[in-house]
Amino acid sequence: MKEEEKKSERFANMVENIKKYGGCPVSATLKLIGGKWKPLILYFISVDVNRFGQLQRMMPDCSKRMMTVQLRELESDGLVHREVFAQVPPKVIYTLTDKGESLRPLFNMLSQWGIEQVLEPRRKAEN
Amino acid sequence: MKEEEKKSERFANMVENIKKYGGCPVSATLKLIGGKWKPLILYFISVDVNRFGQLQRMMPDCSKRMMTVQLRELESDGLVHREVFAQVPPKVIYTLTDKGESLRPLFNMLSQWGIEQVLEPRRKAEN
DNA sequence: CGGCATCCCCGGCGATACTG
DNA sequence: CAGTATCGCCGGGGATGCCG
Repeated sequence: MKEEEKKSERFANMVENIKKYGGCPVSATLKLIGGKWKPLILYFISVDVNRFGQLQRMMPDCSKRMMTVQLRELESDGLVHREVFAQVPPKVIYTLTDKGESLRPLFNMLSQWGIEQVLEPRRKAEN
Repeated sequence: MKEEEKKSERFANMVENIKKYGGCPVSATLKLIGGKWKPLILYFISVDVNRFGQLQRMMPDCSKRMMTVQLRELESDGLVHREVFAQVPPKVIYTLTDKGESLRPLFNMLSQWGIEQVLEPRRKAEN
């Protein structure tokens, strides 16, 4: 294999993809999942913590306002489905769409890399 | 396989990891690569566009200031190595560290997901 | 219960000019 | 060539209060 071919395999060939699809595909992905609380929200919904109040209790540092904003963004980006039950008191449940579910392998990889390259080294350094 | 086991496999079990390592591993990863220009900078360095001026020409919308800031962050996070040649005019080359190189499979996955789930659907919708 | 409206502050980021 | 320095905007996000 030539050297240039090896280089081009180091990362996906983004320049080509940017021309073809009109944007950086990595940034496009990060824009959807990179919100301050989105990883945790997506995680909790994926394990059936699917009520607004439940999510709040799991993430006490995320204000109601931010929870709403992030959930709305996830919804309009098609990662999360919001179902409203017309009753008193109100009831809303959140679930992952197929698009949201398709993030699973990505999240597992992001999680593993974060543990190995960021969190675990940091913990060792503190001891 | 029980239903609970399936649920816990949908995403990595973050709650457990957060307790164990003191932070959300996914957010920890996104914090390092999520900067506005970082995906493109990392990509270009990975294909040996390794001079400051070269990077600027590849990304004309990224100001010199932002280029500097992002490169310094990548360096202090251990993803990029900065080598200065003491000569006039100055010469600096940037390369990926092993930690930076280890992002490759992650970037390929992020890129593929972005194309399939974000950019390609968007292009189709415009036609 | 599950939001929305408002106020306010801080930090990210752009523009511009200067430098070893 | 490869940066720094300074100014200034504006938008993300916190705090608080109100609502169906």
